Amino acid sequence: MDNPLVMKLEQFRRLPDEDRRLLEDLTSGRQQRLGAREDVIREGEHSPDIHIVMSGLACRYKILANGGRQIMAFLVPGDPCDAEIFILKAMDHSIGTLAPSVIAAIPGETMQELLLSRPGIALAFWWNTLQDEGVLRERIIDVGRRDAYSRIAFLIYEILLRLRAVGVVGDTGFDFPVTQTDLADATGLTPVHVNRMLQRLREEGLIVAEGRRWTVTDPAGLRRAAEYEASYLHLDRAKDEPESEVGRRLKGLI
Amino acid sequence: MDNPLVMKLEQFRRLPDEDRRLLEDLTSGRQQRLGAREDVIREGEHSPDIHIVMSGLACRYKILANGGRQIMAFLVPGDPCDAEIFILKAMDHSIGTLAPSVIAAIPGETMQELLLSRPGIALAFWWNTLQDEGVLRERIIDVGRRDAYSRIAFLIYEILLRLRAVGVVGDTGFDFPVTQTDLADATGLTPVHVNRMLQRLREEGLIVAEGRRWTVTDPAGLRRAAEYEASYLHLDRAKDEPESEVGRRLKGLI
DNA sequence: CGATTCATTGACCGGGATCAAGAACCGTGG
DNA sequence: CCACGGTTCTTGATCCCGGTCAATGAATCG
Repeated sequence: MDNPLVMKLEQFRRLPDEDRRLLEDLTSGRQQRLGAREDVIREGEHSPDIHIVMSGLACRYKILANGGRQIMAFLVPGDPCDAEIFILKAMDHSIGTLAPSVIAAIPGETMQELLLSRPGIALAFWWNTLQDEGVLRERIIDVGRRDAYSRIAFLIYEILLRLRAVGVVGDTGFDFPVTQTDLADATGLTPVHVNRMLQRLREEGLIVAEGRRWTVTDPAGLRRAAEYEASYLHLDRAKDEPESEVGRRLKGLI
Repeated sequence: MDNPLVMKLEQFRRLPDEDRRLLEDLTSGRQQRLGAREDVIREGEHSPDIHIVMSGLACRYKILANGGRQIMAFLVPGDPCDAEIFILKAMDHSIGTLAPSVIAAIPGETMQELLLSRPGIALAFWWNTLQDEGVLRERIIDVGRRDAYSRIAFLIYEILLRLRAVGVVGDTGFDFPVTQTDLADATGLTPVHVNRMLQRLREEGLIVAEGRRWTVTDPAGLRRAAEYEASYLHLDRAKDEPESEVGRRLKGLI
Protein backbone atom coordinates (compact mmCIF):
# COMPACT_ATOMS: atom_id res chain seq x y z
CA MET A 1 0.00 0.00 0.00
CA ASP A 2 0.90 3.67 -0.21
CA ASN A 3 1.86 2.96 -3.76
CA PRO A 4 2.84 6.35 -5.20
CA LEU A 5 1.25 5.65 -8.60
CA VAL A 6 -2.06 4.81 -6.93
CA MET A 7 -1.78 7.95 -4.85
CA LYS A 8 -1.02 9.99 -7.90
CA LEU A 9 -3.92 8.66 -9.94
CA GLU A 10 -6.31 8.95 -7.01
CA GLN A 11 -5.71 12.68 -6.89
CA PHE A 12 -8.27 12.70 -9.64
CA ARG A 13 -10.75 10.04 -8.75
CA ARG A 14 -11.00 7.24 -6.23
CA LEU A 15 -10.15 3.92 -7.87
CA PRO A 16 -11.92 0.62 -7.21
CA ASP A 17 -9.90 -1.76 -5.08
CA GLU A 18 -9.27 -4.04 -8.01
CA ASP A 19 -7.73 -1.22 -10.05
CA ARG A 20 -5.51 -0.38 -7.13
CA ARG A 21 -4.36 -3.94 -6.79
CA LEU A 22 -3.65 -4.13 -10.51
CA LEU A 23 -1.54 -1.00 -10.39
CA GLU A 24 0.31 -2.18 -7.32
CA ASP A 25 1.11 -5.49 -8.95
CA LEU A 26 2.28 -3.85 -12.13
CA THR A 27 4.57 -1.36 -10.46
CA SER A 28 6.09 -3.89 -8.11
CA GLY A 29 6.96 -6.26 -10.93
CA ARG A 30 10.08 -5.00 -12.62
CA GLN A 31 11.90 -2.20 -10.89
CA GLN A 32 15.26 -0.66 -11.52
CA ARG A 33 17.33 1.22 -9.01
CA LEU A 34 19.18 4.16 -10.55
CA GLY A 35 21.75 6.47 -9.03
CA ALA A 36 21.68 10.22 -9.38
CA ARG A 37 22.17 11.68 -12.83
CA GLU A 38 21.37 8.56 -14.82
CA ASP A 39 19.07 8.42 -17.82
CA VAL A 40 15.81 6.51 -17.74
CA ILE A 41 15.28 6.99 -21.45
CA ARG A 42 16.96 9.23 -23.96
CA GLU A 43 15.66 11.49 -26.69
CA GLY A 44 15.24 9.57 -29.93
CA GLU A 45 14.98 6.22 -28.20
CA HIS A 46 12.01 3.94 -28.12
CA SER A 47 11.35 1.66 -25.20
CA PRO A 48 9.06 -1.35 -25.08
CA ASP A 49 8.27 -0.44 -21.47
CA ILE A 50 6.71 2.55 -19.86
CA HIS A 51 8.32 3.89 -16.71
CA ILE A 52 6.99 5.19 -13.41
CA VAL A 53 8.97 7.03 -10.77
CA MET A 54 8.44 5.12 -7.50
CA SER A 55 10.83 7.07 -5.32
CA GLY A 56 13.51 9.68 -5.74
CA LEU A 57 13.40 12.52 -8.24
CA ALA A 58 13.68 12.67 -12.01
CA CYS A 59 13.16 15.24 -14.73
CA ARG A 60 12.27 15.68 -18.36
CA TYR A 61 15.07 17.49 -20.12
CA LYS A 62 16.61 18.25 -23.43
CA ILE A 63 20.20 18.97 -24.38
CA LEU A 64 20.38 22.05 -26.57
CA ALA A 65 22.59 22.74 -29.54
CA ASN A 66 24.87 24.96 -27.45
CA GLY A 67 25.37 22.18 -24.91
CA GLY A 68 23.03 23.67 -22.35
CA ARG A 69 20.35 21.63 -20.65
CA GLN A 70 16.75 22.67 -20.29
CA ILE A 71 14.75 20.88 -17.63
CA MET A 72 11.12 21.03 -18.66
CA ALA A 73 9.50 19.22 -15.77
CA PHE A 74 10.29 17.52 -12.52
CA LEU A 75 8.98 14.01 -11.97
CA VAL A 76 8.13 13.10 -8.40
CA PRO A 77 7.13 9.67 -7.05
CA GLY A 78 3.99 8.43 -8.78
CA ASP A 79 4.65 10.31 -12.00
CA PRO A 80 4.53 8.29 -15.22
CA CYS A 81 7.49 9.14 -17.44
CA ASP A 82 6.31 8.02 -20.83
CA ALA A 83 2.85 6.47 -20.61
CA GLU A 84 2.35 7.21 -24.28
CA ILE A 85 5.53 5.79 -25.69
CA PHE A 86 3.70 3.07 -27.59
CA ILE A 87 1.96 5.75 -29.63
CA LEU A 88 5.10 7.56 -30.69
CA LYS A 89 8.06 6.20 -32.54
CA ALA A 90 10.59 7.96 -30.39
CA MET A 91 10.91 10.20 -27.37
CA ASP A 92 11.24 13.86 -28.23
CA HIS A 93 13.06 14.51 -24.98
CA SER A 94 15.08 12.63 -22.39
CA ILE A 95 14.24 11.58 -18.87
CA GLY A 96 16.91 11.35 -16.23
CA THR A 97 17.21 11.07 -12.49
CA LEU A 98 18.40 13.91 -10.30
CA ALA A 99 18.66 11.76 -7.19
CA PRO A 100 18.95 8.03 -6.56
CA SER A 101 15.57 6.69 -7.63
CA VAL A 102 13.52 3.58 -8.09
CA ILE A 103 11.86 3.32 -11.48
CA ALA A 104 9.16 0.76 -12.25
CA ALA A 105 8.88 -0.63 -15.76
CA ILE A 106 5.58 -1.82 -17.23
CA PRO A 107 5.54 -3.59 -20.60
CA GLY A 108 3.85 -1.50 -23.27
CA GLU A 109 1.41 -4.26 -24.21
CA THR A 110 0.34 -4.71 -20.62
CA MET A 111 -0.23 -1.01 -20.46
CA GLN A 112 -2.33 -1.01 -23.61
CA GLU A 113 -4.47 -3.87 -22.34
CA LEU A 114 -4.90 -2.08 -19.05
CA LEU A 115 -6.02 1.12 -20.75
CA LEU A 116 -8.52 -0.78 -22.88
CA SER A 117 -9.91 -3.00 -20.15
CA ARG A 118 -10.04 -0.62 -17.19
CA PRO A 119 -11.70 2.63 -18.23
CA GLY A 120 -11.18 4.14 -14.79
CA ILE A 121 -7.44 3.73 -15.08
CA ALA A 122 -7.44 5.01 -18.64
CA LEU A 123 -9.33 8.08 -17.50
CA ALA A 124 -6.90 8.65 -14.66
CA PHE A 125 -3.93 8.42 -17.02
CA TRP A 126 -5.57 10.78 -19.44
CA TRP A 127 -6.23 13.21 -16.64
CA ASN A 128 -2.60 12.91 -15.65
CA THR A 129 -1.56 13.89 -19.16
CA LEU A 130 -3.81 16.93 -18.93
CA GLN A 131 -2.30 17.89 -15.61
CA ASP A 132 1.13 17.60 -17.16
CA GLU A 133 0.00 19.92 -19.91
CA GLY A 134 -1.28 22.38 -17.35
CA VAL A 135 2.05 22.31 -15.57
CA LEU A 136 3.82 22.91 -18.86
CA ARG A 137 1.61 25.87 -19.67
CA GLU A 138 2.25 27.30 -16.25
CA ARG A 139 5.96 26.91 -16.78
CA ILE A 140 5.71 28.91 -19.99
CA ILE A 141 4.19 31.76 -18.03
CA ASP A 142 6.84 31.23 -15.40
CA VAL A 143 9.71 31.47 -17.82
CA GLY A 144 8.13 34.09 -20.03
CA ARG A 145 6.67 36.58 -17.60
CA ARG A 146 7.82 36.22 -14.02
CA ASP A 147 11.08 37.71 -12.81
CA ALA A 148 13.83 35.54 -11.41
CA TYR A 149 12.69 35.90 -7.82
CA SER A 150 9.10 34.78 -8.42
CA ARG A 151 10.29 32.08 -10.78
CA ILE A 152 12.37 30.38 -8.14
CA ALA A 153 9.67 30.84 -5.52
CA PHE A 154 7.14 29.37 -7.91
CA LEU A 155 9.21 26.33 -8.66
CA ILE A 156 9.74 25.55 -5.01
CA TYR A 157 6.10 26.08 -4.18
CA GLU A 158 4.94 23.80 -6.95
CA ILE A 159 7.30 21.06 -5.87
CA LEU A 160 6.10 21.40 -2.29
CA LEU A 161 2.52 21.05 -3.45
CA ARG A 162 3.15 18.08 -5.67
CA LEU A 163 5.21 16.26 -3.07
CA ARG A 164 2.51 16.89 -0.52
CA ALA A 165 -0.20 15.60 -2.81
CA VAL A 166 1.66 12.35 -3.22
CA GLY A 167 2.41 12.05 0.46
CA VAL A 168 6.18 12.23 0.71
CA VAL A 169 6.37 15.53 2.61
CA GLY A 170 6.24 15.93 6.33
CA ASP A 171 4.91 19.11 7.88
CA THR A 172 8.31 20.57 8.41
CA GLY A 173 10.35 19.84 5.36
CA PHE A 174 11.05 17.63 2.42
CA ASP A 175 13.89 16.10 0.50
CA PHE A 176 14.56 17.94 -2.71
CA PRO A 177 18.02 16.82 -3.73
CA VAL A 178 18.78 19.24 -6.55
CA THR A 179 21.80 21.42 -7.10
CA GLN A 180 21.49 25.10 -7.86
CA THR A 181 22.63 24.23 -11.36
CA ASP A 182 19.60 21.96 -11.71
CA LEU A 183 17.36 24.82 -10.64
CA ALA A 184 19.09 27.06 -13.12
CA ASP A 185 18.49 24.57 -15.93
CA ALA A 186 14.84 24.39 -14.96
CA THR A 187 14.21 28.11 -14.72
CA GLY A 188 16.36 29.39 -17.55
CA LEU A 189 18.53 31.35 -15.16
CA THR A 190 22.24 31.08 -14.37
CA PRO A 191 23.41 29.20 -11.28
CA VAL A 192 24.86 32.43 -9.97
CA HIS A 193 21.55 34.18 -10.12
CA VAL A 194 19.67 31.22 -8.67
CA ASN A 195 22.00 31.44 -5.72
CA ARG A 196 21.22 35.11 -5.16
CA MET A 197 17.48 34.54 -5.38
CA LEU A 198 17.64 31.64 -2.92
CA GLN A 199 19.54 33.86 -0.54
CA ARG A 200 16.80 36.44 -0.78
CA LEU A 201 14.11 33.82 -0.10
CA ARG A 202 16.08 32.73 2.95
CA GLU A 203 16.70 36.26 4.20
CA GLU A 204 12.98 36.90 4.00
CA GLY A 205 12.33 33.83 6.11
CA LEU A 206 10.36 31.95 3.49
CA ILE A 207 12.53 28.87 3.17
CA VAL A 208 15.37 27.06 4.83
CA ALA A 209 17.67 24.81 2.84
CA GLU A 210 20.30 22.74 4.55
CA GLY A 211 21.92 20.30 2.23
CA ARG A 212 19.29 18.39 0.30
CA ARG A 213 16.67 19.00 2.96
CA TRP A 214 14.36 21.90 2.27
CA THR A 215 11.87 23.47 4.63
CA VAL A 216 9.23 25.97 3.66
CA THR A 217 8.96 28.04 6.80
CA ASP A 218 6.34 30.43 5.48
CA PRO A 219 4.12 28.73 2.88
CA ALA A 220 1.77 31.70 2.57
CA GLY A 221 4.67 34.06 2.06
CA LEU A 222 6.27 31.78 -0.50
CA ARG A 223 3.00 31.51 -2.31
CA ARG A 224 2.72 35.27 -2.45
CA ALA A 225 6.27 35.57 -3.71
CA ALA A 226 5.44 33.04 -6.41
CA GLU A 227 2.23 34.76 -7.49
CA TYR A 228 0.79 31.30 -7.35
CA GLU A 229 -2.50 30.13 -8.84
CA ALA A 230 -3.14 26.46 -8.24
CA SER A 231 -6.12 25.86 -10.49
CA TYR A 232 -4.04 24.42 -13.30
CA LEU A 233 -3.20 21.34 -11.26
CA HIS A 234 -6.87 20.38 -11.38
CA LEU A 235 -6.85 18.97 -7.87
CA ASP A 236 -10.60 19.55 -7.85
CA ARG A 237 -11.66 16.51 -6.00
CA ALA A 238 -9.19 17.33 -3.27
CA LYS A 239 -10.58 20.82 -2.84
CA ASP A 240 -14.18 19.68 -2.93
CA GLU A 241 -13.70 16.84 -0.49
CA PRO A 242 -11.67 18.18 2.37
CA GLU A 243 -12.12 14.85 4.11
CA SER A 244 -10.28 13.01 1.38
CA GLU A 245 -6.72 11.83 1.60
CA VAL A 246 -5.41 14.36 -0.85
CA GLY A 247 -7.53 17.08 0.68
CA ARG A 248 -5.96 16.57 4.08
CA ARG A 249 -2.53 16.47 2.62
CA LEU A 250 -2.97 19.76 0.80
CA LYS A 251 -4.79 21.63 3.54
CA GLY A 252 -3.94 25.30 3.57
CA LEU A 253 -1.87 25.16 0.43
CA ILE A 254 -4.33 25.52 -2.40
CA MET B 1 -13.51 17.26 -48.35
CA ASP B 2 -10.35 19.10 -47.31
CA ASN B 3 -11.78 19.17 -43.84
CA PRO B 4 -9.04 20.70 -41.67
CA LEU B 5 -9.71 18.38 -38.75
CA VAL B 6 -9.35 15.33 -40.99
CA MET B 7 -6.16 16.80 -42.41
CA LYS B 8 -4.84 17.47 -38.95
CA LEU B 9 -5.57 13.99 -37.62
CA GLU B 10 -4.23 12.34 -40.75
CA GLN B 11 -0.84 13.88 -40.10
CA PHE B 12 -0.48 10.94 -37.81
CA ARG B 13 -2.19 8.07 -39.50
CA ARG B 14 -4.44 7.59 -42.50
CA LEU B 15 -8.05 7.25 -41.37
CA PRO B 16 -10.59 4.85 -42.85
CA ASP B 17 -13.14 6.55 -45.08
CA GLU B 18 -15.87 6.02 -42.54
CA ASP B 19 -13.91 7.81 -39.84
CA ARG B 20 -13.33 10.70 -42.21
CA ARG B 21 -16.98 10.93 -43.01
CA LEU B 22 -17.87 10.87 -39.34
CA LEU B 23 -15.48 13.69 -38.59
CA GLU B 24 -16.71 15.72 -41.54
CA ASP B 25 -20.30 15.33 -40.43
CA LEU B 26 -19.50 16.26 -36.87
CA THR B 27 -17.55 19.38 -37.72
CA SER B 28 -20.07 20.61 -40.27
CA GLY B 29 -22.95 20.30 -37.83
CA ARG B 30 -22.86 23.27 -35.51
CA GLN B 31 -20.50 26.03 -36.43
CA GLN B 32 -20.07 29.50 -35.05
CA ARG B 33 -18.55 32.43 -36.85
CA LEU B 34 -16.47 34.65 -34.57
CA GLY B 35 -14.82 37.96 -35.25
CA ALA B 36 -11.27 38.79 -34.25
CA ARG B 37 -10.50 39.00 -30.54
CA GLU B 38 -13.50 37.06 -29.29
CA ASP B 39 -13.38 34.28 -26.75
CA VAL B 40 -14.27 30.71 -27.64
CA ILE B 41 -14.16 29.65 -24.01
CA ARG B 42 -12.85 31.35 -20.92
CA GLU B 43 -10.71 30.18 -18.04
CA GLY B 44 -12.85 28.67 -15.29
CA GLU B 45 -15.73 27.90 -17.63
CA HIS B 46 -17.05 24.52 -18.53
CA SER B 47 -18.64 23.85 -21.88
CA PRO B 48 -20.82 20.91 -22.87
CA ASP B 49 -19.23 21.08 -26.32
CA ILE B 50 -15.74 20.66 -27.57
CA HIS B 51 -14.48 23.13 -30.17
CA ILE B 52 -12.44 22.81 -33.33
CA VAL B 53 -10.88 25.66 -35.29
CA MET B 54 -12.11 25.27 -38.87
CA SER B 55 -10.65 28.46 -40.32
CA GLY B 56 -8.98 31.59 -39.05
CA LEU B 57 -6.60 31.74 -36.12
CA ALA B 58 -7.04 31.35 -32.38
CA CYS B 59 -4.81 31.00 -29.35
CA ARG B 60 -4.64 29.59 -25.85
CA TYR B 61 -3.95 32.37 -23.41
CA LYS B 62 -4.12 33.40 -19.83
CA ILE B 63 -4.59 36.80 -18.26
CA LEU B 64 -2.05 37.34 -15.52
CA ALA B 65 -2.45 39.06 -12.18
CA ASN B 66 -0.70 42.18 -13.47
CA GLY B 67 -3.11 42.43 -16.39
CA GLY B 68 -0.66 41.08 -18.94
CA ARG B 69 -1.59 38.34 -21.36
CA GLN B 70 0.47 35.26 -22.06
CA ILE B 71 -0.30 33.41 -25.27
CA MET B 72 0.74 29.80 -24.76
CA ALA B 73 -0.14 28.34 -28.13
CA PHE B 74 -1.55 29.28 -31.49
CA LEU B 75 -4.42 27.24 -32.86
CA VAL B 76 -4.59 26.87 -36.61
CA PRO B 77 -7.36 25.28 -38.70
CA GLY B 78 -7.88 21.67 -37.69
CA ASP B 79 -6.72 22.17 -34.11
CA PRO B 80 -9.04 20.94 -31.36
CA CYS B 81 -9.37 23.55 -28.62
CA ASP B 82 -10.57 21.49 -25.71
CA ALA B 83 -11.04 17.85 -26.68
CA GLU B 84 -10.69 16.89 -23.03
CA ILE B 85 -13.15 19.30 -21.49
CA PHE B 86 -15.45 16.50 -20.38
CA ILE B 87 -12.71 15.17 -18.16
CA LEU B 88 -12.00 18.41 -16.38
CA LYS B 89 -14.39 20.52 -14.41
CA ALA B 90 -13.14 23.79 -15.79
CA MET B 91 -10.70 25.21 -18.29
CA ASP B 92 -7.42 26.30 -16.73
CA HIS B 93 -6.88 28.80 -19.53
CA SER B 94 -8.88 30.71 -22.10
CA ILE B 95 -9.15 30.31 -25.84
CA GLY B 96 -9.77 33.28 -28.06
CA THR B 97 -9.62 34.19 -31.72
CA LEU B 98 -6.96 36.46 -33.15
CA ALA B 99 -8.65 36.74 -36.52
CA PRO B 100 -12.20 36.17 -37.77
CA SER B 101 -12.66 32.43 -37.46
CA VAL B 102 -15.09 29.60 -37.88
CA ILE B 103 -15.32 27.31 -34.86
CA ALA B 104 -17.09 23.95 -34.95
CA ALA B 105 -18.81 22.66 -31.83
CA ILE B 106 -19.19 18.96 -31.09
CA PRO B 107 -21.32 17.84 -28.14
CA GLY B 108 -19.24 16.28 -25.40
CA GLU B 109 -21.30 13.08 -25.33
CA THR B 110 -20.93 12.61 -29.07
CA MET B 111 -17.22 13.05 -28.61
CA GLN B 112 -17.08 10.47 -25.84
CA GLU B 113 -19.01 7.94 -27.90
CA LEU B 114 -16.74 8.61 -30.83
CA LEU B 115 -13.62 8.04 -28.77
CA LEU B 116 -15.00 4.79 -27.38
CA SER B 117 -16.35 3.40 -30.65
CA ARG B 118 -13.63 4.46 -33.10
CA PRO B 119 -10.21 3.51 -31.76
CA GLY B 120 -8.48 5.03 -34.77
CA ILE B 121 -9.96 8.42 -34.01
CA ALA B 122 -9.21 8.09 -30.30
CA LEU B 123 -5.62 7.29 -31.14
CA ALA B 124 -5.38 10.26 -33.45
CA PHE B 125 -6.75 12.58 -30.78
CA TRP B 126 -4.37 11.18 -28.24
CA TRP B 127 -1.51 11.69 -30.62
CA ASN B 128 -2.69 15.23 -31.11
CA THR B 129 -2.53 15.82 -27.35
CA LEU B 130 1.02 14.50 -27.35
CA GLN B 131 1.97 16.80 -30.20
CA ASP B 132 0.51 19.71 -28.25
CA GLU B 133 2.64 18.73 -25.31
CA GLY B 134 5.69 18.60 -27.53
CA VAL B 135 4.93 22.07 -28.81
CA LEU B 136 4.56 23.30 -25.24
CA ARG B 137 7.87 21.81 -24.22
CA GLU B 138 9.52 23.41 -27.22
CA ARG B 139 8.01 26.74 -26.26
CA ILE B 140 9.54 26.45 -22.80
CA ILE B 141 12.94 26.10 -24.38
CA ASP B 142 12.06 28.93 -26.70
CA VAL B 143 11.13 31.31 -23.93
CA GLY B 144 13.73 30.10 -21.48
CA ARG B 145 16.85 29.83 -23.56
CA ARG B 146 16.72 31.47 -26.95
CA ASP B 147 17.36 35.16 -27.40
CA ALA B 148 14.70 37.48 -28.77
CA TYR B 149 15.87 37.16 -32.36
CA SER B 150 15.74 33.37 -32.50
CA ARG B 151 12.53 33.35 -30.54
CA ILE B 152 10.67 35.39 -33.12
CA ALA B 153 12.22 33.44 -35.97
CA PHE B 154 11.22 30.21 -34.27
CA LEU B 155 7.65 31.26 -33.79
CA ILE B 156 7.25 32.25 -37.42
CA TYR B 157 8.89 29.09 -38.66
CA GLU B 158 6.68 26.88 -36.56
CA ILE B 159 3.55 28.63 -37.76
CA LEU B 160 4.71 28.24 -41.34
CA LEU B 161 5.24 24.54 -40.79
CA ARG B 162 1.94 23.95 -39.08
CA LEU B 163 -0.02 25.94 -41.64
CA ARG B 164 1.69 24.01 -44.41
CA ALA B 165 0.92 20.68 -42.79
CA VAL B 166 -2.75 21.52 -42.72
CA GLY B 167 -2.76 22.86 -46.25
CA VAL B 168 -3.62 26.52 -45.91
CA VAL B 169 -0.29 27.92 -47.13
CA GLY B 170 0.62 28.65 -50.70
CA ASP B 171 4.22 28.49 -51.82
CA THR B 172 4.77 32.16 -51.58
CA GLY B 173 3.07 33.33 -48.45
CA PHE B 174 0.37 32.88 -45.89
CA ASP B 175 -2.15 34.82 -43.89
CA PHE B 176 -1.02 35.32 -40.33
CA PRO B 177 -3.20 38.10 -39.04
CA VAL B 178 -1.52 38.92 -35.75
CA THR B 179 -0.37 42.22 -34.37
CA GLN B 180 3.10 42.72 -33.01
CA THR B 181 1.49 42.92 -29.60
CA ASP B 182 0.14 39.40 -30.11
CA LEU B 183 3.64 38.20 -30.96
CA ALA B 184 4.95 39.95 -27.88
CA ASP B 185 2.37 38.21 -25.69
CA ALA B 186 3.36 34.89 -27.21
CA THR B 187 7.11 35.29 -26.84
CA GLY B 188 7.32 37.11 -23.54
CA LEU B 189 8.90 40.13 -25.18
CA THR B 190 7.69 43.71 -25.43
CA PRO B 191 6.00 44.93 -28.61
CA VAL B 192 8.82 47.39 -29.09
CA HIS B 193 11.41 44.68 -29.11
CA VAL B 194 9.33 42.42 -31.34
CA ASN B 195 9.28 45.24 -33.81
CA ARG B 196 13.04 45.56 -33.81
CA MET B 197 13.56 41.83 -34.27
CA LEU B 198 11.09 41.72 -37.16
CA GLN B 199 12.98 44.55 -38.79
CA ARG B 200 16.15 42.57 -38.50
CA LEU B 201 14.54 39.48 -40.04
CA ARG B 202 13.34 41.65 -42.91
CA GLU B 203 16.68 43.38 -43.41
CA GLU B 204 18.30 39.97 -43.64
CA GLY B 205 15.87 38.98 -46.35
CA LEU B 206 14.30 36.11 -44.43
CA ILE B 207 10.72 37.30 -44.36
CA VAL B 208 8.41 39.86 -45.90
CA ALA B 209 5.35 41.07 -44.03
CA GLU B 210 2.88 43.36 -45.69
CA GLY B 211 -0.21 43.84 -43.62
CA ARG B 212 -1.55 40.50 -42.49
CA ARG B 213 0.14 38.67 -45.33
CA TRP B 214 3.46 37.09 -44.49
CA THR B 215 5.98 35.58 -46.85
CA VAL B 216 8.96 33.54 -45.84
CA THR B 217 11.44 34.41 -48.57
CA ASP B 218 14.26 32.28 -47.21
CA PRO B 219 12.93 29.24 -45.33
CA ALA B 220 16.37 27.72 -44.83
CA GLY B 221 17.71 30.98 -43.47
CA LEU B 222 14.76 31.42 -41.16
CA ARG B 223 15.18 27.91 -39.93
CA ARG B 224 18.81 28.57 -39.15
CA ALA B 225 17.92 31.78 -37.36
CA ALA B 226 15.39 29.82 -35.31
CA GLU B 227 17.79 27.01 -34.41
CA TYR B 228 14.94 24.76 -35.38
CA GLU B 229 14.58 21.06 -34.59
CA ALA B 230 11.36 19.62 -35.92
CA SER B 231 11.32 16.23 -34.24
CA TYR B 232 8.96 17.31 -31.49
CA LEU B 233 6.09 17.69 -33.93
CA HIS B 234 6.19 13.95 -34.50
CA LEU B 235 5.38 14.27 -38.17
CA ASP B 236 7.08 10.90 -38.61
CA ARG B 237 4.72 9.38 -41.05
CA ALA B 238 5.07 12.42 -43.25
CA LYS B 239 8.83 12.16 -43.28
CA ASP B 240 8.81 8.43 -43.90
CA GLU B 241 6.28 8.56 -46.69
CA PRO B 242 7.34 11.33 -48.98
CA GLU B 243 4.50 10.35 -51.29
CA SER B 244 1.88 11.17 -48.69
CA GLU B 245 -0.20 14.32 -48.63
CA VAL B 246 1.50 15.74 -45.60
CA GLY B 247 4.88 14.72 -46.89
CA ARG B 248 4.40 16.70 -50.06
CA ARG B 249 3.15 19.69 -48.16
CA LEU B 250 6.15 19.78 -45.87
CA LYS B 251 8.80 19.03 -48.47
CA GLY B 252 12.05 20.79 -47.71
CA LEU B 253 10.89 22.15 -44.39
CA ILE B 254 11.56 19.38 -41.90
C1' DC C 1 43.62 14.27 2.65
C1' DG C 2 43.93 15.77 -2.18
C1' DA C 3 40.30 16.34 -5.84
C1' DT C 4 36.23 17.42 -7.66
C1' DT C 5 31.85 19.22 -7.34
C1' DC C 6 28.91 22.78 -5.35
C1' DA C 7 27.87 27.29 -3.11
C1' DT C 8 29.01 32.03 -2.67
C1' DT C 9 30.71 36.72 -3.62
C1' DG C 10 32.13 40.74 -6.39
C1' DA C 11 32.92 43.60 -10.61
C1' DC C 12 31.31 44.50 -14.92
C1' DC C 13 28.49 44.29 -19.07
C1' DG C 14 24.67 43.93 -22.28
C1' DG C 15 20.03 42.49 -23.99
C1' DG C 16 15.77 43.75 -23.59
C1' DA C 17 12.45 46.69 -20.78
C1' DT C 18 10.63 51.10 -20.19
C1' DC C 19 9.14 55.64 -21.39
C1' DA C 20 7.81 58.78 -24.75
C1' DA C 21 6.73 60.71 -29.10
C1' DG C 22 5.73 60.40 -34.07
C1' DA C 23 4.21 58.16 -38.25
C1' DA C 24 1.44 55.14 -40.87
C1' DC C 25 -2.67 52.76 -41.20
C1' DC C 26 -7.09 51.83 -40.53
C1' DG C 27 -12.61 51.92 -40.36
C1' DT C 28 -16.37 55.42 -39.84
C1' DG C 29 -19.19 59.10 -40.69
C1' DG C 30 -19.98 63.62 -42.85
C1' DC D 1 -13.78 62.61 -51.08
C1' DC D 2 -11.86 64.12 -46.82
C1' DA D 3 -11.66 64.63 -41.70
C1' DC D 4 -11.42 61.99 -37.48
C1' DG D 5 -10.12 59.08 -33.68
C1' DG D 6 -8.12 54.85 -32.66
C1' DT D 7 -5.07 51.12 -33.33
C1' DT D 8 -0.72 49.63 -34.80
C1' DC D 9 3.96 50.38 -36.13
C1' DT D 10 8.39 52.77 -35.68
C1' DT D 11 12.20 55.18 -33.61
C1' DG D 12 15.20 57.08 -29.96
C1' DA D 13 16.96 57.68 -25.15
C1' DT D 14 17.69 55.69 -20.88
C1' DC D 15 17.71 52.16 -17.26
C1' DC D 16 18.01 47.80 -14.88
C1' DC D 17 17.69 42.78 -14.38
C1' DG D 18 20.17 39.07 -14.97
C1' DG D 19 24.32 37.22 -17.60
C1' DT D 20 29.28 36.71 -17.68
C1' DC D 21 33.76 36.11 -15.79
C1' DA D 22 36.60 34.99 -12.15
C1' DA D 23 38.06 33.93 -7.66
C1' DT D 24 37.32 31.97 -3.03
C1' DG D 25 35.02 28.87 0.36
C1' DA D 26 32.59 24.84 1.71
C1' DA D 27 31.32 20.23 1.27
C1' DT D 28 31.53 15.67 -0.38
C1' DC D 29 34.04 11.60 -1.75
C1' DG D 30 37.44 8.20 -3.27
